[in-house]
Amino acid sequence: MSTNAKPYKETLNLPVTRFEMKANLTAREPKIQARWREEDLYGQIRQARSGCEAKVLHDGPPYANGEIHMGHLLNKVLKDIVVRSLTMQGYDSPYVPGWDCHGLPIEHKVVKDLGAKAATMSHAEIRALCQKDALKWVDLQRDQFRRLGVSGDWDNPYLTLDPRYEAGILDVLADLIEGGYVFRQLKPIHWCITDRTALAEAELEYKDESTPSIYVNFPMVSGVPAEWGDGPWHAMIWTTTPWTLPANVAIAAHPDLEYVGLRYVDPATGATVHTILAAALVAKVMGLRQVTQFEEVGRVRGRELEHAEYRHAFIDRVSPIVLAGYVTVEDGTGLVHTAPGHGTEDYQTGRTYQLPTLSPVDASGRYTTEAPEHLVGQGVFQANPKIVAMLKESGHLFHDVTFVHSYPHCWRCKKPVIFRATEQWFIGVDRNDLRGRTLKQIDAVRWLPAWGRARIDAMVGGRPDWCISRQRSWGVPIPALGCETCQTQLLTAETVRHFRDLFRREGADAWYTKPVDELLPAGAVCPKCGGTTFRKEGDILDVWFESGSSHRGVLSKDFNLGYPAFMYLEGSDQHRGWFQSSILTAVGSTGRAPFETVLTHGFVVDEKGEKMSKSVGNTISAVKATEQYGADVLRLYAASMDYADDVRMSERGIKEMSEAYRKIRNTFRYLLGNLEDYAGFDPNSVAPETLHAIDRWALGQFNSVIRDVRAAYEEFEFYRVYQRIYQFCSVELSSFYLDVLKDRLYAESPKGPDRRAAQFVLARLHDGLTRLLAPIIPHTAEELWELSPSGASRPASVHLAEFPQPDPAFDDEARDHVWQRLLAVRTEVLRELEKLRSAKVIGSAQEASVRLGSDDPEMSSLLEHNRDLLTTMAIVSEIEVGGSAPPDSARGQELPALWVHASRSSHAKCERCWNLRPEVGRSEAHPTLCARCERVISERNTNGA
RNA sequence: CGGCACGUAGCUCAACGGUUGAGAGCAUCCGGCUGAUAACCGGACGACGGCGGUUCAACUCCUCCCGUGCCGACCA
Repeated sequence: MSTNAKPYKETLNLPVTRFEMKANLTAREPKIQARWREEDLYGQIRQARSGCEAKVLHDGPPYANGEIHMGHLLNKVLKDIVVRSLTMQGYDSPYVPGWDCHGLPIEHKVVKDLGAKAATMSHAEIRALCQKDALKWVDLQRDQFRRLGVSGDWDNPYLTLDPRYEAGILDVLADLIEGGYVFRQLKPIHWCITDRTALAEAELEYKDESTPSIYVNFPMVSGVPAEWGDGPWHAMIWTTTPWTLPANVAIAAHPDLEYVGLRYVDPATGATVHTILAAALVAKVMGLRQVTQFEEVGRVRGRELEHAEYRHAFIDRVSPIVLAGYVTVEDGTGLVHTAPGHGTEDYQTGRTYQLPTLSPVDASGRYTTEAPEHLVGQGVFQANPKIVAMLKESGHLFHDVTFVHSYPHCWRCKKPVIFRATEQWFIGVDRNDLRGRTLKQIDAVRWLPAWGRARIDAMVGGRPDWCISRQRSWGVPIPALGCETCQTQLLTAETVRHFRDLFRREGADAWYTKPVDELLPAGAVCPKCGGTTFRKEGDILDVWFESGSSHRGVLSKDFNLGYPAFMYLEGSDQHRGWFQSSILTAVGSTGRAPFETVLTHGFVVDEKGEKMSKSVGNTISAVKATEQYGADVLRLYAASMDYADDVRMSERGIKEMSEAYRKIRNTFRYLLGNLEDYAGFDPNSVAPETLHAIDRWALGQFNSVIRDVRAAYEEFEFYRVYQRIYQFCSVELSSFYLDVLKDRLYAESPKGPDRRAAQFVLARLHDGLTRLLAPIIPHTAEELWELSPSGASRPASVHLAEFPQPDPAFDDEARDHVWQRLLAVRTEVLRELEKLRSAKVIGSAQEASVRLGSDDPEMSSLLEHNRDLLTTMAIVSEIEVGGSAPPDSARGQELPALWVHASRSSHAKCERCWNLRPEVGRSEAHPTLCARCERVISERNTNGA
């Protein structure tokens, strides 16, 4: 016999597995994904679940622009976990991803890149470039989403530029027109008078501009407190855009501000003037012209001035004083000149008070005939000084200076822009009680978290009519026909459906490429004047209307996913965005919400909880992070946090998650390492009674894990899935059960009942945990599935399988109660072993011998009945129970009734299993072995192993 | 400025309004093992954003403040 080796070591069943400790996800994941594609796993899943109850998560389309970022990652991973977990619960849960392809950002970029050339190009040509750009990003983002392991019908996504989808949009529009919701109305928009075009917010460049700043007294007609005396009274307004005064139809005051009736002597004319302005601004305003003689006549709150009337300074028109919350005393007089045709807030106030929206300015910025006669035909900026002069002449002007402030300019021609009211298309939120009916539907939807309901409720409850027209190129045209005779716009359900069918056949480009005669529906006649000559109007639809119509094109029509959807899942910003545009168009066209459940998540923020932004430099690239750490690590990271609130992500966090991933991976490596020779083994051949008590306990614990995890998935609380599984792996398994099992797995006969019993548990854990983790770490789960020792009857992919079910045979509440006590005893024992270790008396627990006892009869009995079990649980060589407590024994910290005495065992160490046993040395054949090991060795020899 | 949320150890999660000690896991530090080894085991350290209030009792309810996020308003 050779002496240089450890001959007995070779007789142990040490772990062996192909499952590598090093995950190398970066290389492994793409291979797994490639195979999924080759085998059309998504198609297989569809087939396997066909006929099952459907639960469809409808994808909100991300904007096709730029690389995906952490926000996309969070959103798509959460969706994927929902879809995969629904699938594993046995539902049919198809996932059709989509992209929002139209819209300003793409058009803006394309036009900007074209430079001056853009002006020479047709709509159709520009649209072609936009389409190319959008599709480029769709391809890129698709690859990036796929790399995250998101499962779905990536070869057939829905694109808002798809003719079928465009047809769906018009289908919804036609329904809404039929329902009487759609109308035209004036609305102020940014307008460049040089380029004669509408401008979006993104096309404005703010820079300093000198404008007149004038203080004007408008004569009051009524509503001045009688005790202030005769006056005549005025209201003093301030404006930096005198040219908008012709459109003045109100003066706004703040309801809570104090206003004074002021009598002052004009230093230039010596005249006594009575005027009203904010109390807080009297000194400042009077100081502008060094007015020294002024006195307060009386005071009122703004709200008391509501409905008081004044006469326009140079137009024969009486208008009211109104209230508005945005009035401040930072500048001006606290009384705001209000021209709904020339400002957004003024417009809103105008809606509230039903004021007319005047806009006596044409596309070139010249006054129209609606303006006072002497202004007609003049450019608005040129008119500024004339109006000032006129006010001065008539004595209405109090003061006039030049004011420099930030003012919007056209991004193209760099000239100052104006606000100009133009006819726009609207959806009337209060027509046919759309608002009320939507609120009812909101109430019937399940909002997660629950506060989402109140949030969207308030938004819908308070929102104005929805302006759905835009003066752009890159979108779906509103197929309105303008009557050349009377200028009426022809847009009916019938005409829109005509164009719906056309767009479906040829795409929306047809609107731009075909002459109007070819587009015209047969027999189109102007309903007003009977005219038959039309022109194409140029507006497109708001992109929110497009994406908000996805319930038609994607759920109801071509993708046939079923209406309504089970779930919409987006960031909480979509309460105002997609959730709202979807439910409004859906209620307007179908009468009900397009979703049953709306799940929202917070935003990805940095380590400190602050938002990620490129300028701050605290962003993390989702693409790079995936390349570096692997999709499963990032998926686990996303799943580990409570997404109801904002989600903090950092480089360090990802690193920590890699460690957690490794721990899970190592747990599986241990399981598989001890299952290598279990492959093909029939678990049914394990007689249940051969399971040890600790095995039954472990499976009972696992039952509880299965129940908790299934419940967490059903409630979409994935962080609970992660926490539960991770802590089970760490606490119950790694540091206890798996540690305890080593002796049995390594040292017992390979095929003996004791080892087989342990392997049965390990196999069950492996199978169950793999399934439970599959929605979160699909790649790793698939890798584990392939190495599974389970029989041939299981599906080829874990993603075709279902979640495990708990086995009630292993539930035993009374036992779990006893085990809690036993584990507490174990903790006390371990504490004593630690003392021996610090004192260098022992190294491993196996070198220890322990005596336990208690004065408490119940505890005493517990110890006596479970002596062997406790020995196993503590992995010590020997436990003795009873007798009197030695003087140097310790009292339990958690269990004061318990005393523990630990010492170094006096027995010799078995060379094979390292336990210290009294019988070691007694055998002649194997003097260095314990009895158990000698038995195992002889069995091996008998079996010819 | 307004609406809606959130704020427990360095990190991620716990804790029916109530047992003197607010639990875990990870990270960190210390130690053990060397037959899960770029592993494994044990121990220690460590927190309720702040001031008030309600209550016999508050992490848990309320006011305010501070911080953070989303949405909106704003620049006449």
